[in-house]
Amino acid sequence: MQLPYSDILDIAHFSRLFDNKSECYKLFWFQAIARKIKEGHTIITFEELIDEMIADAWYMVSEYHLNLGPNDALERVVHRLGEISNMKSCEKKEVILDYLAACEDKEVLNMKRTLSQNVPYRLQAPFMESMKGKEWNRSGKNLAARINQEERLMYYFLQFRGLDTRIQIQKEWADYIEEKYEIIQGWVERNLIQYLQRRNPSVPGIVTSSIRRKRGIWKRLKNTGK
DNA sequence: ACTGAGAATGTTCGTAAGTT
DNA sequence: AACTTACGAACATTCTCAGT
Repeated sequence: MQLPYSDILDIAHFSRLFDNKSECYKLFWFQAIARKIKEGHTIITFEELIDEMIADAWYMVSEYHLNLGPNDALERVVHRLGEISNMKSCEKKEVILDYLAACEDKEVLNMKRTLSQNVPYRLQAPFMESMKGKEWNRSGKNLAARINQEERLMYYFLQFRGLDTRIQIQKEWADYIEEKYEIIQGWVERNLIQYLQRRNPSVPGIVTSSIRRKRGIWKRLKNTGK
């Protein structure tokens, strides 16, 4: 899919954002960022984003039993939540978010931390051609410092404090993403659908669904009988 | 051209070490 | 003691290239 052109932003690299992934974190992570931008935020904590990711994953895992990845922490958090809470599989999103924000469960917190360990840094790897392979095998703090030196990235790290770490979206990117939100959202979704289809070959019709809004995907999935 | 084995690259997680 | 951070092994995916 062709992403909208911009003469100030590095769209060539941006379009390769999801080239490499073994789990689905990147997709959810970016989707969460885009949504926050749409809501007008440009400074966001890890925790807010991760809560969004979990809420998004909630429906897919608990209601449709999709497999999100070979060893996916997102999937595990959802299962854990299912055990300790009595939220329904179709629970309202705000309820899930509230629950997550207040949740003190050790395991959940642990998994949240696991989720924050890699994706936040590696998402921007396509922009940083100078960093190869093993160079990514460093600590978060180290990486954050390294990434902050790079130019023309989508976001930078403000402070480094576990889940409270904040990122700041660059204004140009925020504008771009907000303005083209629908297109970008569709692009992310397409990637996500492709990924899910590959992971769940036995569930028919994820790819063939051309519906753009998420609710549409859920509906379609339901109709195909899973 | 097509296939598949093996190599190369990239991603995530668990454990151990370090801090407060 | 509890929480953070560092490190590298394990696993997944993609690439390469010989052999057909």
